[in-house]
Amino acid sequence: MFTLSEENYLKAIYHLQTISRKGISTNSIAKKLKTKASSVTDMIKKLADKKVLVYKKYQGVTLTDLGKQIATGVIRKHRLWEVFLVDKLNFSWDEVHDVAEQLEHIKSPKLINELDAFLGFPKTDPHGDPIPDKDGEFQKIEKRLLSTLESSQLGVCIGVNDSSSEFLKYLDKYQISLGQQIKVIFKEPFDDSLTILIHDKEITISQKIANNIYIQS
Amino acid sequence: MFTLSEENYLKAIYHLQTISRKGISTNSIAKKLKTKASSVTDMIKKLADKKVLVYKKYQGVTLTDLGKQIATGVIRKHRLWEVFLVDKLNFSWDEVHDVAEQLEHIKSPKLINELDAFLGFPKTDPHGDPIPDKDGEFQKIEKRLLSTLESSQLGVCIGVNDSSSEFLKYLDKYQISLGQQIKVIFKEPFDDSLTILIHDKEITISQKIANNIYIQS
DNA sequence: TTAATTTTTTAGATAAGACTAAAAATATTT
DNA sequence: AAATATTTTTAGTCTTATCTAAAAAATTAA
Repeated sequence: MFTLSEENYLKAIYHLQTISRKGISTNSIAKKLKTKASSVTDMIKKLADKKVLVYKKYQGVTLTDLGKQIATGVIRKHRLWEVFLVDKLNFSWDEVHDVAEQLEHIKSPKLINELDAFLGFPKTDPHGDPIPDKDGEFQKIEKRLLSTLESSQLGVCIGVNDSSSEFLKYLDKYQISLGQQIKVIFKEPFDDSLTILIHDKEITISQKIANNIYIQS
Repeated sequence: MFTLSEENYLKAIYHLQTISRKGISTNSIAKKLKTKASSVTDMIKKLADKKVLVYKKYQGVTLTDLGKQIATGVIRKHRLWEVFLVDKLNFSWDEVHDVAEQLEHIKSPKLINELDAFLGFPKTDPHGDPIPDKDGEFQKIEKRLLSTLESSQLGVCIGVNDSSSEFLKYLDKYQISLGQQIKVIFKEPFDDSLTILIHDKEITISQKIANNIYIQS
């Protein structure tokens, strides 16, 4: 059995691995978890003892299959609870994260599988992220960043790269939501800002915004 | 803010207070929480510092209004989650306790109030125990033990005194559930066992069983 | 009302998880 | 390649919540 803290480390390492696929450094884990490198060293030693990751001094860590399984289990729970909060309890997509961070650590296989069924086996969470199935398998979704579109190209918003409350509130303000069609009217070469057409209105967004919106085109 | 452990102490003390209404002894808390008296002494000192209970050495403890409020808040969450598990996720009443013990510590006022609304503001949990409202107010329910009925008297099962899985499975076996009408056919004077009529069948139950079933008559 | 028993508290230890400060190893410059 | 900088690890400390063993207080019995 894994503690809340151990689960959070595994989740963080899993996320880092999906980006870099190299050995994950102590410092990057510390940054992600807002803790100190020395604390990370302590914890990864413990996790290595538990066979969920491979650790060699000064070489960073790599999750084992068991480690990945536990991480995806936590992610599955997190995302299913997010769907529950939005679909059933009137949460908006910028309110779910902190509560889901707590709920993801509840231990009960029956609970999570029944919840999955109750929600109709959703494939993605409210931010467009895929929900792993019982066996930890993800549905692979074709996606690209809005910032990669050129003038006059079309796309549909299918996810966000940043799930912070600030960013999601920004999107709400401009009525940018999942499933929304977006057309790039003009891409400014100087700063790569985009003028886009959404809900029949033209708005201009910075490259930073466009870098945090995933679209399918 | 209170830790998981602190909340469990407050809940335990609250339950003990509803039974005895005297100062709650260190030992009784230790027994209820399956811990040691010395651990309890440590914790109640901390809780006294936090103004949730009044403690005088060797005199036991009494919850303050703040302490009661926190305890009923946890109980409210526990019981609402139990309703959720049974009504929405196909749990049976003997399966809910352990999961609800975890869920009761999730911190989010919005979550619990939305859950309450989603469930239709239930007044009792699956074992017939009343659910405190937002302000910690209980609905007072008239109830007596089945063991207090005499021959040929009628009652409706409205709750159980023991929520252990073993006891609830026993009740399931004999199809004794909330709302069920029970008629006492005969009370054996020697051991106070009862022969009762339920679902048009006669069964005999021991006094111990009858002492754990609440009825309204 | 002493003596024996039980309950409660204190003192000191342990484990998990975090921290700071300093040492060791690795990476980067010049 | 040596010097500097960065990263990682180690060593030691802290807090929370627990424990055991022993001391102190309260209760019960003789």
